[in-house]
Amino acid sequence: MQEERRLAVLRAIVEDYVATEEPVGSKALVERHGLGVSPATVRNDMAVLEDEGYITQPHTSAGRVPTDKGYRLFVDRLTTVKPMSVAEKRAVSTFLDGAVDLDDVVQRSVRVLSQLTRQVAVVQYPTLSRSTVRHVELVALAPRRLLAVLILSTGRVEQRLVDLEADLDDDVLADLRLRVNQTATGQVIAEAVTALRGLGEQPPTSPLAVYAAPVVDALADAMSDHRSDERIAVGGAANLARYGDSFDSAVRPLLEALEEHVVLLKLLGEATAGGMVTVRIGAEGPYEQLAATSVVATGYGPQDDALATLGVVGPTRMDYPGTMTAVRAVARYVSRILDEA
Amino acid sequence: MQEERRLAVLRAIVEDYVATEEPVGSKALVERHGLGVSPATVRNDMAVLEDEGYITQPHTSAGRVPTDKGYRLFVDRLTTVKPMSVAEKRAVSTFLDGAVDLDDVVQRSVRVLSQLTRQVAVVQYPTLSRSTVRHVELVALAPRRLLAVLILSTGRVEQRLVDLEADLDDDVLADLRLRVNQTATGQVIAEAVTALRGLGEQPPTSPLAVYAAPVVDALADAMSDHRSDERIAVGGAANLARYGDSFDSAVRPLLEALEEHVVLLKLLGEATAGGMVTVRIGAEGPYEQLAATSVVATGYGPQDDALATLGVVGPTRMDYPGTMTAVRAVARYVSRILDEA
DNA sequence: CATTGGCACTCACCACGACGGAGTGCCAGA
DNA sequence: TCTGGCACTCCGTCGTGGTGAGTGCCAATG
Repeated sequence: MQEERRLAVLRAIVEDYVATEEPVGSKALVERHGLGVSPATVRNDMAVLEDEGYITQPHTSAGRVPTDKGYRLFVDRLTTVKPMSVAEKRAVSTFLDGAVDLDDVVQRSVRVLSQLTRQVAVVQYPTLSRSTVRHVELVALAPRRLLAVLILSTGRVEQRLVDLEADLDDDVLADLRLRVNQTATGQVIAEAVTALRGLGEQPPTSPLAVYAAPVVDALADAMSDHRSDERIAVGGAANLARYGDSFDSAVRPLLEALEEHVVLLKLLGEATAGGMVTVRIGAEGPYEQLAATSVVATGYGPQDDALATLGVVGPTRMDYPGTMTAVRAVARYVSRILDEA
Repeated sequence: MQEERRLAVLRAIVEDYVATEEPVGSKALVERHGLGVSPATVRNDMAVLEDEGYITQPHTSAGRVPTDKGYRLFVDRLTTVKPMSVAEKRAVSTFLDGAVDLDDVVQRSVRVLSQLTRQVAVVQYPTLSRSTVRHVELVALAPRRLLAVLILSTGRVEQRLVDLEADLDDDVLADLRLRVNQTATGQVIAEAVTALRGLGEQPPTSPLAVYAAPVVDALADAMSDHRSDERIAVGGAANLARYGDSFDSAVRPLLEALEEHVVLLKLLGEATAGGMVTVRIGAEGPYEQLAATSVVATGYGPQDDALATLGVVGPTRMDYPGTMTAVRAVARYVSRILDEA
């Protein structure tokens, strides 16, 4: 019974603190939220909550502030799902529907997500590893040079220049193109790579011998290029300006992290499929520097097959329910769009 | 004679202020720089400089600070070219040489430029308008759907999905591919578009009629897509953290501008070819919000043919000589790399 | 036994005033 | 034309005291 009220108090503290950005005291609490008890009672509860490590006071005789542990409890047990307004929903769908290609989808997602949450948004480009090969095109550019274009099921296009050791013959090229496509098209990346390796090893007598190897190498390179796994779009950095206080301690490391895409990827973490939103609060993450920032992320991809991750990075003091629904919603819309394409 | 010394004083003020970030007084000036005169003399000079609008004092009885006009004079007449250290040069070249494609070149340029200048770096992707068509590839994806891939001389690849109203015939497709390439390859974008338009208007009797129009439309769209003109890479935002003071007034609008690529493009301005570095100081720019920021930019591209612009955005109080040489150097290296590709 | 009102206490925050010091402008002399 | 001297101006800092929000504890109450 009292336990329940204590949780209500914690929730109220979190909500107030997130809204006002100021330590919240017992009196203000009972006034703003309609808990039907006196400030003194709340004070007792707060003392217990503090003992248990859910809240702290910045200094004696100040209000209370939630700790990471407090936010954690709040997110895990006290969050009520906050549906998006119709206007917001429409905004998301119309904005994302206007996208013309994969790049554009990602860009727009970042934008919409950062505006929705008024936070820094991060969207990882769909990873290669899970996608399949839609088509491979080989284009002769010069007698001894061709361009290999790799088109993936996600709509991503990778291209590589290939230098050859013998002049190109159109027929051989056509043959090679045909074989490569027969081998790779429809395959998942990983399988396509191994299948192509086989193709690359032609008997020296075959007319394909001089061409196959470099082309296969280039394609395999493009497929296993980890650089493209690390591609990320970031947006809404201007929202960092709202931090105001705690600039050096919070914004600087975050700005640095935003440039280090590797760090960002680690922050976003594993893609979690199926509408599950992951929340990492403050020091739970691997970077001390970012002890004051939280990450709200989820996986996305066609058929809820988590190809990549998108999310939001912000101060631990953030509107978790709102952010979580926004992240979930955008992930869902993007997934649907990838489905259609 | 005195005129000369006055300029020396101005230069000293600018250099000191840039270094220390604090208003500089007459005494400190004569101590740090070896002008062989007394503080009183310097004071007289400063009074004149102030009358002429080159410097101000933030308040009575404080040191002097350069005005925009002062920086302007400094940049135009007092700047001594500061050569880059060998180490820096090598760093730039080795770092940029590792790039594997156009995207990578741009990304790396941004990075190197921001690290070199410890400022926010902005690099515009090479514009379509000046580049030529290297090759067009048409790939059948489904009976009524094909992918048009446009390869440009800069190495950029644009692709468009094309939906058709009749099933594809391989021969016709080959024919179309041939014709399109005959028409467009080697042409400058603008000419290619008009030439293709002609190709699009086939007599209804021609077997090409059903296909040509949508394909030509897609290609023309890709070529004149202004979205790709606006592509920009930004890096080094973490350097904004060094602003420290004047946060709201300077950093916030700048962060916002960095997200608005249109604004950034306008800031970078016209591409200036041939090693000319443009400097726009504070309120000289079109945005009141950015009155405290300067832009140092230059054009780049193969054969000094300015395809696009790159530069640096920072506080008016910045190390202009150093920044200018860094910008010039990076532009030169990038141009060379584009030349080779 | 949980809840409540009362009460003394603790600090952060703010306004105020004093003061030191860096820097200036001006003037008379070299 | 330059220099040394001098009075003056303010900014920034530091201590000081008052105010108020908030707390912890305790005794009383239902």
